[in-house]
Amino acid sequence: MKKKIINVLLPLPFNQTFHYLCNEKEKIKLGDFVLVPFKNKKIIGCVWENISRLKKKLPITKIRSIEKKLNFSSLNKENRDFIVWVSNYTMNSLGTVFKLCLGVKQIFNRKKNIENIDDHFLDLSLKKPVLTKEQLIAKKYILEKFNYKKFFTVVIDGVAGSGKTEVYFEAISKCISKKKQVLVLLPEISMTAQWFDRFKKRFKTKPLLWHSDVKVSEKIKIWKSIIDGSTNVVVGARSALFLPFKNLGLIIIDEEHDQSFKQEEGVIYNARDMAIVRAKLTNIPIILCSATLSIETKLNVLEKKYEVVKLKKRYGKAGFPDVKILDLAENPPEKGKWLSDEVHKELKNTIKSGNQALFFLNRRGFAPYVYCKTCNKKILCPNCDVGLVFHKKDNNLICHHCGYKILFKNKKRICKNSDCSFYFYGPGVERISYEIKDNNKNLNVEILTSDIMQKKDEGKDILKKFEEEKINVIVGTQILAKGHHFPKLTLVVVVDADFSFLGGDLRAAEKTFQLLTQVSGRSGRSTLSGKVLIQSLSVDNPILNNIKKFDLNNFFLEEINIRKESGLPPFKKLSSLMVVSKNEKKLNNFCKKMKFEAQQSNDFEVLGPAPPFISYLRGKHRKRFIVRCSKNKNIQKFISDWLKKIKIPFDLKVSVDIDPYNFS
DNA sequence: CACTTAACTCGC
DNA sequence: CGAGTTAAGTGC
Repeated sequence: MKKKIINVLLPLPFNQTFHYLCNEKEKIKLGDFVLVPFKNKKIIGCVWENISRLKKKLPITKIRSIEKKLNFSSLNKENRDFIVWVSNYTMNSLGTVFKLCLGVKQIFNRKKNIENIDDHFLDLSLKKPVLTKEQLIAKKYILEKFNYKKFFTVVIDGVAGSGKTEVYFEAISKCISKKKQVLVLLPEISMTAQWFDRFKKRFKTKPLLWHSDVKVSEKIKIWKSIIDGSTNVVVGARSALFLPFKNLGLIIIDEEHDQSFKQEEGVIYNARDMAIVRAKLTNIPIILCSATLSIETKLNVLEKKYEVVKLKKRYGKAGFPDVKILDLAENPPEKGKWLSDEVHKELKNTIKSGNQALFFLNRRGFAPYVYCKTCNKKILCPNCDVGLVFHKKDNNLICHHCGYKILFKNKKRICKNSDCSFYFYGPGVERISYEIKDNNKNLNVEILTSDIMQKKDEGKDILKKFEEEKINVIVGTQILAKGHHFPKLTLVVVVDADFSFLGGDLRAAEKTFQLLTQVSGRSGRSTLSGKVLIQSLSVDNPILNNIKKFDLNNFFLEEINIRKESGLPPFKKLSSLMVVSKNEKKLNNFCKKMKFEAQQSNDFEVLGPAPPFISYLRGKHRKRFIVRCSKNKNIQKFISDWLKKIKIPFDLKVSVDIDPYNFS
């Protein structure tokens, strides 16, 4: 039988396609999925444009035949274009990005046929909710654009509790009625219970959920329904952006400022930014929303690159909370305590009047530092150069970076001798909860952190109990800063608003501001007005003043000036190259060589190599370069030209982060 | 000299 | 990426 050659992209880290033979008469087109033999395995691939870069001509005898064409829909042009774009932008191989699009490697499951997903069709006939005047204006503005513009970016800039969600639900409704698919990205998928309830109330059905904890079998079902177009709404974490939608009509990024949209491992990307690209390539609208817009987005709004609708009023009668800053330097708590008298006093008042309180501290565990008194040194993680954190509940010392864990019992294994004695320094959420309980014996205090949220129902239970007022006080990390509505919550305490800008995270100010504003926004969301107490050692910090006044604009202006003057994004382009190796000597030598080869110029600066904040992580040494150039320069081209000149040894890895968030 | 471990290649 | 091949290290 006559055969023809096709080019297939495989979900492996190659920037090339592979040739395969198939029957001449087989109808096969670009984007079709095929099962192909590769080495001694059969893997899934996608029929692609020929982009092989053959060194020598491949002998025809080496080309094998495809196993078969798979029976689900093909990957359309828009999806393929998106893969190519992301691959070029992030400097990862096409195959690696294609893998993201497959979602799970078991997509082709030979054993069983995939059942269809349960009904999840949205009921659009439900009576529409009553919207406020502001919401109606916003809705009208957005929906009218739907009619005459295809790609556009619109920002819903609304204070906490102003009803942004309801506005974009109307956009979803409209999009669904046109038989198009909608993708909603949320930052912290474990925290979406309340979001889900609202969705269910509006559309009478659950949206399909996509994130790392969804079962593989479920993922396969969802994936197939997405590619054949039978799904209408998918809600997911950042990875959902790469799903192969057949006819995507709208993308929504909720909490667009959230840093967890940034993927920091593997293919390093910012899901918010890539979503805008995806919308552009697909020629569809995209909605970004937040109560505390990111600097980049805000600037794009000012420069009229994005449309904007504003929601300034909070729901019901709730006013803004009364924010008070407490100077810990002036009125320090007694030694070993972390809460000031005023906090304790305010807590008592809150409880007395039958209300609830939330304590915010971004430190998990009991104490962030453990010292050995005997040897006078900090206890470090054996795999990383960071201190171990004491967790009292399970009596462990834990590394928050690599997960290393050791029972706080066998002292000889923690420090040199078995008679070493230790002390704990600094507060963590556990320690704060003890301090609250010690002062208020019969209060019900619970802790909520990301590690608790990860356990099946524990986190949900705590949130539910807090809502039902079975818990008086909740102490937690940033997981609390997101989309919740607790009617009886009237007191929010920020335990430690101190700013260590030394860490090298250039967005630390922005992050802190957003976090504190979000936490502050928790207080007094219903008819009760709330109080926010912020404890700080640096009360003269301008960020605090802007928070106190809820002055987003002023904060923005100050921050934008700093960025501009220091040549930082979004005014300049940055990229970080992290070089990683087990062998420190090899790493250093390689970095020297790299620096030598760097073609610095007026257009491109190469900073480094410098040790990152954590220079030893998970048993590997690290060094970092930073490349900086002006906005209109092609940073990817510069980096790839640079890297082409050096061959990277196999035991050394260079990972490129375009638009890095993290310099620490 | 066999046998484990680390170094490196290559796949249509 | 990861199975498979080769070179280097170790034990007796």
